[in-house]
Amino acid sequence: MRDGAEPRDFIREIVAADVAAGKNGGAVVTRFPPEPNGYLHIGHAKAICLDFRVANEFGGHCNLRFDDTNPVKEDVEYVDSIKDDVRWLGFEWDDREYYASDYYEQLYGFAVRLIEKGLAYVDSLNADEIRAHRGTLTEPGKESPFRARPIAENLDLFARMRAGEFPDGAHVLRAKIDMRAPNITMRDPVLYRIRHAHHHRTGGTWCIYPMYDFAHPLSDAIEGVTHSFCTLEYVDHRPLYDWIITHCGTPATPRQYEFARLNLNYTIMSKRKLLQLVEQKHVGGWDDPRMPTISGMRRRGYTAEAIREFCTRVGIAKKENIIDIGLLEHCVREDLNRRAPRAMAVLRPLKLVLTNYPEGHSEQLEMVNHPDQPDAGRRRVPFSREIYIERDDFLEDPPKKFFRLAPGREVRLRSAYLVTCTEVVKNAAGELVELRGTYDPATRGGDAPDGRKVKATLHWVSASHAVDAEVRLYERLFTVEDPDGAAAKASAELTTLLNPASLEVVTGGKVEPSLGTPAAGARYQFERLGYFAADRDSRDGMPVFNRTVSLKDGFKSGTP
RNA sequence: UGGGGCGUGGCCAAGCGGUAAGGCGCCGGCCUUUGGAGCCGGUAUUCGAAGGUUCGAAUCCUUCCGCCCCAACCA
Repeated sequence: MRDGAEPRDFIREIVAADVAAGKNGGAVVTRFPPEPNGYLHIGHAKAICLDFRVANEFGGHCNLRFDDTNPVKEDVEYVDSIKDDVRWLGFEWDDREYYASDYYEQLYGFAVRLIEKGLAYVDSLNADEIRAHRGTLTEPGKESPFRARPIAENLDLFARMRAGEFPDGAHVLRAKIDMRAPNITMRDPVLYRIRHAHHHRTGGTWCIYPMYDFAHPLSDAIEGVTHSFCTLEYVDHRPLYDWIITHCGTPATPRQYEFARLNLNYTIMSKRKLLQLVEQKHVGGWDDPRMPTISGMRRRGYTAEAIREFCTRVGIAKKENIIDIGLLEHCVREDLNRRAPRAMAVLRPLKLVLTNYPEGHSEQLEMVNHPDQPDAGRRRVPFSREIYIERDDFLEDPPKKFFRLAPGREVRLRSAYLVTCTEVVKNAAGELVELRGTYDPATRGGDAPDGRKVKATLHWVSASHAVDAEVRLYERLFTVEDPDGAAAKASAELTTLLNPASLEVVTGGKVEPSLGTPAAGARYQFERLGYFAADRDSRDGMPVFNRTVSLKDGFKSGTP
């Protein structure tokens, strides 16, 4: 299924029904509301696809709104990266780039209105006391002694909170709802807290900041959002969302709907924990190719199309899920197979000397850039007497199912010649040093005129023409399927479950000359190995490639 | 022990009272100058469990079981 052929999920059914019923005048406005406190990950991609595509499918639009209500955790670095990532994923928000912080003045006004209606009060209990009064899961909470504060006093105190007369934590503004509510979210939730902190956009103009539960529904209303999608952990907050909308008397009445967040096995999706990996240098940064971040995947060579396709295949539902990372990799292979030009690269070179090939001679062989797409064209690749083949493609004493090169065996060098291994050269220690063999001049291009067949086709690169390359091989970041769960169960540090083999740097790689100075981010299929993307660390004379994903390998080594 | 959400094959996921879509994975076969790709075929007598309603239930009712979320002045 390609982009555009969207499946019907419960969210789209709701929206379709609303549109059919003429709700909101038939308009559909959504929003993607990231908090700029970290980089976007694949879980956000699912939300982004939902938000933008639903709006698109119903002729509406999606706003990009930064939920920047907590200055101590947020930073412009994050808003920049978020914009880059959303754009890279292929979505546009035109001029609808909004910030909750742009609404601070309006939000303040709504808070005052709530106080005037006797629906909010300034509480002077400290954080510990508020927690103690909140009750527990099974016991109701107790009302704060400040709950009955007169409206005029609340108004005065709230104004002075804003004016900066009090230190952090001295007071807080709370909604007056129900301390006995079984839904803890409704037990007089905090609406505003004092934070003498620098905000990345408003600087020092404010020292009180609205809480998510207050700012979010109102921001939605201010923007005319009709359908506000969020993840399941906010289900309990929906009554509060509706309470805020109702009592603040906003003209628009956005509605919140919740879906299950995306989880992937062998990785984690918590921004807090990803930040920890970055800060403790367990990875190279937010865009380390092993990270489940959009920027990490981009650097690794994943395409936006593949990620979007993955998001549609994963679906939208309310069931908790842990998606197999294999599905993501499948989507990446599927897209790259179509678009990546083929190239020759040998990761662990083993020299093969063709003794009957004229010394000092070389020739240019034609190769197709893509076996299924003639339009991709052809290129010329040098061939000579000494070539490198993959170390893994030779076995002196091969098992039954191994049909690559072995002593006395003939195989094909892709688009070149049929060659036969005639001699195994070892050093004093008995280690394999190089191979000698012969080629059949009549098989130029790879086909034998007499019609004889070979079982294997190997990739290769001419030794004297090869370019050295560094190749970075990636494996899953964690050793266990559910790192969070496993760490909690064993009460161990999450970092103890990191896969020590998640990054292997191969420095002795040899690639064909055309790969000498690849364009930044250029993606190739290294034949028989996998898909690789040129990394920004590439230098002149030493290109660096990230293995995006390996090819599926039909040969199962070891016992079946 | 309170409130809420959810339980369909290994992982996702359709299904909305008429007799279990699809994808990934897996297993066969074909084809192949990538053990890639592609192409064919197979893979739940059963929908967390037990009762009930009905000619007929994954779909309706009842009870039970299991998993997840909530007690930040985080989002």
